[in-house]
Amino acid sequence: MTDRDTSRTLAHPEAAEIRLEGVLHALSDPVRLSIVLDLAASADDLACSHFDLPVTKSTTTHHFRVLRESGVVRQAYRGTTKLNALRRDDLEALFPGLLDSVLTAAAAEAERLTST
Amino acid sequence: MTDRDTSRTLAHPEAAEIRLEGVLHALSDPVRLSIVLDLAASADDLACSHFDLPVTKSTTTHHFRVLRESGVVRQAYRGTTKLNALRRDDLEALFPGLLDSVLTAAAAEAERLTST
DNA sequence: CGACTCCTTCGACACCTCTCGTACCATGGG
DNA sequence: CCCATGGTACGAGAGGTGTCGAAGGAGTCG
Repeated sequence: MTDRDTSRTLAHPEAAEIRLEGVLHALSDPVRLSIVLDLAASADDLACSHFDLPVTKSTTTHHFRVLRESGVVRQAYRGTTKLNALRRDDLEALFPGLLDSVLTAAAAEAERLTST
Repeated sequence: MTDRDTSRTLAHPEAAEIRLEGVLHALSDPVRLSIVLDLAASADDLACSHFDLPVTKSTTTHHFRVLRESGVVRQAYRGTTKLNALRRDDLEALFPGLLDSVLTAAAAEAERLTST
């Protein structure tokens, strides 16, 4: 195929199906929060393999699925790797300011906990 | 006793002990989110018995404890009833804008789900 | 083709969570 | 002093969650 949907596609919730509780729950896990932080910091898509997480690959797959199914990230296969991107626009439209305040809060807490 | 700490006091986390993940988790349950919404709307303390929740009393106790232990609300006994208040100042200091955006998001979602 | 990389699936396990009912304690009013 | 009211404690059960390891599919590169 000459197109960039290099094969299997993944199920994502429509913007209208994204639930606040689901998003908050997705963000309430340290591993997932660190993924989201990383994703937010690097402005563009990141492969799963980019992340250095303290869990095994199968657990990583699990966390990315939670993020995808709650509507926080969008995933697409690109060859052998899977690219991840925050759904900033959808989240901003549904819950204005929420993502930013969570990101800011997470950064502030990280700094607070590693002392100065 | 002439004082208002009419006896048993409840354990609350210090502001410095409040964790973002804990707050997000506390807010990710529909029952607790509705409690927080109600609390935010009425600007001042509310007795547990004020809330009309779709769960039994013991479950209500459980949810209030989660909210208190995560640092979202402050509780104090007042005679036979227990008063609840949002810890707006502490949360605002730790995670600026977070509570407001969650409240706004919850209100928007409620309106979105009950159609127009 | 074969090997390698990347990710998924599956079963399993420990743990936590939400829920309930029943029994209970603490306060305040007759 | 006793009871009504408001909340708690405890045990239990159904279901979800985070974690792993082993096995396996999908692409890519030689």
